[in-house]
Amino acid sequence: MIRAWIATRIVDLVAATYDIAIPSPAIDMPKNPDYGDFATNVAFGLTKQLRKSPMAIAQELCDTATTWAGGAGIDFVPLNGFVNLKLHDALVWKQFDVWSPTTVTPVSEPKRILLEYVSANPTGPLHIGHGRWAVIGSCLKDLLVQVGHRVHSEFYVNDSGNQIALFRSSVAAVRDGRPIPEGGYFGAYIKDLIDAPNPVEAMRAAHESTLRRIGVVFDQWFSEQTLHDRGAVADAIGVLRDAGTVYQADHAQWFRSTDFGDDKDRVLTKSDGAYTYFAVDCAYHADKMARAGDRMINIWGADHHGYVPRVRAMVQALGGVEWASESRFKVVIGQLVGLLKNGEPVRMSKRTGEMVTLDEIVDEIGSDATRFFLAMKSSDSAIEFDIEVAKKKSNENPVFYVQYAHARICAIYRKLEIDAPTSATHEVLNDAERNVMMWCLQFQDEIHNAADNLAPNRMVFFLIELARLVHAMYESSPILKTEPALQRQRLYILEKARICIETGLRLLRISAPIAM
RNA sequence: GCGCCUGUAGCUCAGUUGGAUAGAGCAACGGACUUCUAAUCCGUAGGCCACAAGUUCAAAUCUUGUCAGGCGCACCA
Repeated sequence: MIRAWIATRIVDLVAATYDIAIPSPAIDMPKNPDYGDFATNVAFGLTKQLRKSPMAIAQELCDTATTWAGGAGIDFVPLNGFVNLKLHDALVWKQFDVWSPTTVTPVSEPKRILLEYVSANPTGPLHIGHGRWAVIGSCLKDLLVQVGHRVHSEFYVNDSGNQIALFRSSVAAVRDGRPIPEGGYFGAYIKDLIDAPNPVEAMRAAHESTLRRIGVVFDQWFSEQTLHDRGAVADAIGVLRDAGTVYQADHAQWFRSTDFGDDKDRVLTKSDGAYTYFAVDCAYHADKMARAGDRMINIWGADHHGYVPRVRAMVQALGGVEWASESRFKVVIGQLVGLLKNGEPVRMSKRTGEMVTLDEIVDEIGSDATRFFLAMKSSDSAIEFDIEVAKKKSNENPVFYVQYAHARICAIYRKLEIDAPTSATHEVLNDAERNVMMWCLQFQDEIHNAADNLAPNRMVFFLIELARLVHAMYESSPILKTEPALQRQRLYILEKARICIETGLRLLRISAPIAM
């Protein structure tokens, strides 16, 4: 938590200088290395209160710092109203020595979180889009657990309803040599299911094994059918009715979701007496709220984002206003994935079966590259997954770049035939060594950053940058031909960096090979 | 028409929640293997952050509007 530590120094410095208390300030890492290791803009925020220019305040803060015990080991330099901080090498060492890449300070308020993702209908194989939610969801689970939350991961199986009936009759038709019913499933995979005692369960099991191939394992597979079996849908509608949010119209039963910000009311029971998908979803979310504890997170594709307001409305009506906030109920909308094969976009349709399955992609490029590509993009940008690029074992493919940094460090141990040192004397640091150390010290901040923002892609970029610094150090700072003390120092730094890469990759469920 | 997301180097994307001269990879160009793995490194070049107003000491970042693209607006799931 190097940033938090610096922020505390700044708060103390302001107190020592002006005898006033301020909230924890933002700590930046300047892009320009001349400005030092860290920078803060506190002076700008104090101008009104102190009636001084930011330049004067920054100057006064830095003047105080020169004689201030709390500033030992740090150079404070004012520039343009910023306070720039440069850590002495001794202080960098001190921080680095106590830093453990595998230790994370837990959040102050750990939450119990129910994370639902993928939840694909068991009417066809998973494709790259499902793969994206699978990867993002599993990374999020690990990140949230890593910072101290308790996370229950769940796949909702829509094993009931019209689509399932159509799917079953499509399988039966193929088996019996009859024409596939209108609106049914025409995919080639259907014929692989004709001998299955239960095609729906067979498809679900296929999902499970596909996901396992990319390291995704769910705590629970929640069957929609079980909601019907125990009358949970009627119960949920009963709760809504008791809350006065249900009415009859046009021979149907409606939920007045407009009371909760939706733009139109929603049907619960159709005029033919059947429940809508939404009604069943009410039961599901009621069940989830009962189990969730503190927070529910759903990950959905952008093609369902229009569904969000009615679900937020329903969650509120069933669970109370305390479930209205995003801190209790969050829907992560992931933008869609386009697939490029041989430079051509592949149009996918489950109905016609024209598709490239996730299994086929994993067959071609492996789990590591698949996961890395899907994890590195922000979930709210639409992406194109280019199979040819992902396949390349070259610098076009950053997963190998990061893994190679790890493998290269391991190669040194093999060559030297020694174990990694767990301590070192502190020789003079060159820039490359120092850069690796400073970047490593932010690892914990970055885990929190990625977890808090539900953004695994930040971890990916942290690792790419760390790999870059490690490669640069590897090139510039030889080890084998170096005198023993310096050799030990370099190995010690690289070993911690290696564990950092390994830990970061593990959070993404990507392997850290010892040789490539 | 309404709603959500996106628009940053030729391409793919970052941008630490409002900070200083906007970054990286690929592609291009020029260098570095008798050396711990060249799946690497070093350097050069590349920009009206879609456009326009506004907010303030400060905007790629926040507000509003415009334009362009993706997705969605069911008694389907």
